Amino acid sequence: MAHTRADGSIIQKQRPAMNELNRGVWTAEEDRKLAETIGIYGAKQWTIIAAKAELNRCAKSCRLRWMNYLRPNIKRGNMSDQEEDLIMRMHKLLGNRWSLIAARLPGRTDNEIKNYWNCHLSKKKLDKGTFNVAGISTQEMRPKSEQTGEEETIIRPSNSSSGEQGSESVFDVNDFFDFSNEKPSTLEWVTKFLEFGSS
DNA sequence: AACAACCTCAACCGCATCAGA
DNA sequence: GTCTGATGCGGTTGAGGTTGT
Repeated sequence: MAHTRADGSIIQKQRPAMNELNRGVWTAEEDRKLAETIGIYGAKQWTIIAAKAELNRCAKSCRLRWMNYLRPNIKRGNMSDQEEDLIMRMHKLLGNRWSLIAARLPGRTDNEIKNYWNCHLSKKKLDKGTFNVAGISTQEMRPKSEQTGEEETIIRPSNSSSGEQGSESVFDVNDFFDFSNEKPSTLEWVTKFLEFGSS
């Protein structure tokens, strides 16, 4: 959607002007300038990028635009059943840690996943009895401790797929839940989470 | 056709954390 | 150890699109 008219022109969001910074929807020209500047300075020093790009946008705004829209390999469009399944599983494990979840969905942004969750999956989750992603029900997704009273947290590998007929969902728990590349603070958090879940 | 209600998603805001001085 | 600016994250907003009445 992108708040774009049929002729391709961008509709500017009406927001109160503050500090004379540009706000609202990015124009194609702004995108081009930003991408150009990032090409020179790299996607890291956002205050420098914001200044050099001469967009009159704050560093945070530039970063967000890059991360959620301009970055290469951004995947757009519908979530596959497998992606949806993975989001559900990751959310079950991590909660609203969107950036962590996004890190395991190549091409998807934390913002997109967050929006997707709020629009689709949270509703499905609320719809208790009927929610079923890739062949698992909400009941099955619960930790074993909740199902049986035993004190153990288990993330079940998917054993079926609802999207592509006949194709099994190859969900490697060890792969997707491999946090070895995370920052120490994140790793520590995950470890504590898992310890808490199993105690 | 007109209007209302709901949906979607880009973008903003505030806070937490990190890193360097 | 403290301060400060930069960066990252999650929650929320709001405008356009879509669907229902």
